[in-house]
Amino acid sequence: MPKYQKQFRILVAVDCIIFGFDGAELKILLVKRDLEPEKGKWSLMGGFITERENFDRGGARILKQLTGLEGVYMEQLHAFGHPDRDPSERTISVAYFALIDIHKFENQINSNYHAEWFPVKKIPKLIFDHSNMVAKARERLRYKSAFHPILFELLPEKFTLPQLQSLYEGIFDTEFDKRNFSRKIHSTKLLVKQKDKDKESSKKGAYYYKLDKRRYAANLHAFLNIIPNPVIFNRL
Amino acid sequence: MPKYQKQFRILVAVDCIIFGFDGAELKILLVKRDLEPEKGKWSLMGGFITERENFDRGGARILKQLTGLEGVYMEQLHAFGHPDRDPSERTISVAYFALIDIHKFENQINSNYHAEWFPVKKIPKLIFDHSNMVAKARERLRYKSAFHPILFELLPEKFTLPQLQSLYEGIFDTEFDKRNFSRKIHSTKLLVKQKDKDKESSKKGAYYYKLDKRRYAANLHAFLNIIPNPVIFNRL
DNA sequence: TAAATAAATGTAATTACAACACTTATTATA
DNA sequence: TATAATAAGTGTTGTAATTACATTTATTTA
Repeated sequence: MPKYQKQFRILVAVDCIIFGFDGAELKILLVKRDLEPEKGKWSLMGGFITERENFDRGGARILKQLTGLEGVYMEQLHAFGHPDRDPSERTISVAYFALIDIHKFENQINSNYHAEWFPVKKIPKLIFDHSNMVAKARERLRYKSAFHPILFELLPEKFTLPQLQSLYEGIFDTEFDKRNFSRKIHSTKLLVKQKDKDKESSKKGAYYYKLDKRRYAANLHAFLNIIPNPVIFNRL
Repeated sequence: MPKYQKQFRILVAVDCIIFGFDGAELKILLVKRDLEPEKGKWSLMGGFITERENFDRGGARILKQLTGLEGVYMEQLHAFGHPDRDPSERTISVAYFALIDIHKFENQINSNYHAEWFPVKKIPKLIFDHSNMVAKARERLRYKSAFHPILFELLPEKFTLPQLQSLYEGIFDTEFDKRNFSRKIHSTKLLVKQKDKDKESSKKGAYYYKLDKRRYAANLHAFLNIIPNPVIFNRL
């Protein structure tokens, strides 16, 4: 088999923008970089692609290294290739974003990495072009979640409508009418009402819901219409 | 500056899915590959990234090499990285899709490449994973054009409503009611009616329109709603 | 001058959406 | 034990958007 002799070869990395939701705020999981250059600075979790690995697998491996989680919602975001993005040697990076249930992570955290959750509105200075990656991931999350039911991935198995609404409101940085919101959510028929209530955050308590997994799996690519029109228009 | 000594480096290519519309069908521009392996087979236009080039520039360079065109609508599609996608040596490819006015290309074609337009519904067998790339690009084009006014990029400066409609109909593989279509298009206020008509395709002749370039530039990211609801639901 | 062809155009019924306020369940406290 | 405080839950109405649908018009050719 012939070889491409004269071309030059480049380091290829995968970086992960890991989103979580703690009930109040959308957050991103960052690590303190453990190799030079920029050692000790805040960074996305990432790593070089290995010889027999495609991007999806690389992303999944890197996510698992840090969080211990598998089978997580992940999606390729964008390939970043500015020639000077890594000052020590040209490296391209294929960025992925992941949506995880923040509570699952807490049990499985890999303490080899110094990892910390940061609210998306208070992200520290990041190495290289990682801030661009985060900005692009937030944009994509808004765009995608405006049309597709993916935000459930950020919630625990049982969640309440007020929790769900506050997640949407956080991502779109606005407030929705709860009657309209509830009607729209129910019209998707994706939720199954439970018998028990969450009494943590109110005296009356809010009913828990679970995803109807069958319908959910069949509707991941379906179109929702949760976001009121003027909002969609201004924010996407 | 420290180096990442132990990692392995990979060839990085950019491939372009170049869409054109001849008035009747959506087409893709393919070339006969001029190097081994797979020399002489049909392929997307592509090339290796050079040392001081980012992906956007690489894509633009490759598009210009073949078509002579600059300032064309281009968008990063996806990074493809299966370890065996190129049998001779591991190569990753960042795919871009471009929308060009097929008539502009005809004047500027670079005859160093044996290039040919193929209807998207009759694409020949392609090298490597290029068929996947084409499939993904078609999907993205449907998705994006369902919400954003990008299909104008495929049309000449002056075009008629029937032409525009047939473009939409081709991409969504369905037929629209022309009264509703016309109303929706006009409601965007993106078109300026010309005084002359296209008499080629009918006796009565259809009025030409041009884009209102100002409004168009301001609305590239705006949301349209051209595609009737049941269609969107079934096709995206 | 009649026939053929495709363009252009308007209306009415239906549906989707947004705006809006009160009642209910529960707990804590007076 | 009655009352106040808190957040959850729920329905209706007006408006805007969307769809379905048929006839007239301009032009060319036979």
